[in-house]
Amino acid sequence: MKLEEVLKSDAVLPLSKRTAINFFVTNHIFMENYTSFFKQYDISLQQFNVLRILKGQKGKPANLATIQERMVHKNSNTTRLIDKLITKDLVERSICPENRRKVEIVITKNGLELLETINPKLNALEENMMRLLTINEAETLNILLEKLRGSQSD
Amino acid sequence: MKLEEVLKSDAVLPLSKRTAINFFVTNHIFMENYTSFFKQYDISLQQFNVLRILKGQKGKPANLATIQERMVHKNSNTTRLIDKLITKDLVERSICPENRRKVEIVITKNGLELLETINPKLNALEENMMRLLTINEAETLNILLEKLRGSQSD
DNA sequence: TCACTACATTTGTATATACAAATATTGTAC
DNA sequence: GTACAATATTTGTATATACAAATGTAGTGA
Repeated sequence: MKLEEVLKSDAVLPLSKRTAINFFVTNHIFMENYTSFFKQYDISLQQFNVLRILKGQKGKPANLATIQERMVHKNSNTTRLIDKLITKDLVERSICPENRRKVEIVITKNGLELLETINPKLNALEENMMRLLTINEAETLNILLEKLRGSQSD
Repeated sequence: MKLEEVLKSDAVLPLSKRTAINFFVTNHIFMENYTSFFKQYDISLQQFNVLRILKGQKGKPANLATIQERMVHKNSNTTRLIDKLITKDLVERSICPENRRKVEIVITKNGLELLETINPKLNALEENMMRLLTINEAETLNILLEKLRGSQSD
């Protein structure tokens, strides 16, 4: 779908604005795909990301700062995000005995099993979202994205 | 910044997942840029978009359905979004006399002036966000984005 | 040990977003 | 003209997000 059709306007936009809008429209579609995908498992994309990070710890507990630093969307809300995962018995939280300012968060057996269930289907979803690009085009897109980010702070 | 640095992981990801994550990271940086830019004018990106759409009406009033259909991020919250713009005296709302189910929304003089103030600075922001791409690269990115969206529903 | 600073997390508040249900108005079939 | 469906918007609820302030803990110098 061309951008003009999305915006229902044939105004000529500066290239930079056109690129930005094209970007957000595409991102929004992806997000909707993710949101509806995760809904069937009763978790959010962010909650999934935390589980993925915890699994990457291979049993070693993680504290909040570690999790936040590895999340794509950093926010100060990790406490409440973890609260929700605890309610669902997907992670456990305890106070770090060496430094009681810290908390130690580990993924539960339930959490690991949920990841095992989700991961292959998520990969299929992502394959499908990208299916209209050839491998070369996808590689080019990645190069452009990293170039675009360049030295920009996040 | 390479994706591996962002994620602080050197795991090998499938190309489709790598592309998707690269996408969200970049999108998030852009959004932060927009959010902090609009904050100085005490409006949100979405509120700005509504003003932009109303200006495109060239005096003709728009109803909610029209505005929603032209917004990038469609949501059912346009009523409350308009409420905020009314509070700031940027738009006016009245009941459509021919069909009282509809509302008629027009941008005020204040709203138009705000757009005039914002637009050149917004263009500069967008130029800056895209500054690390050449014109050809930006064109390629647009082509890839539209190809990626293809026939996907939004 | 007392004050002070830094650290790690939690909480409060405002705003944003998505989805579903409710309300009000209009059009239509009988 | 009454019931019913369609249209347009509004409201309620749950969740998400961003930012700032508050809390509790640890380290440090006098």
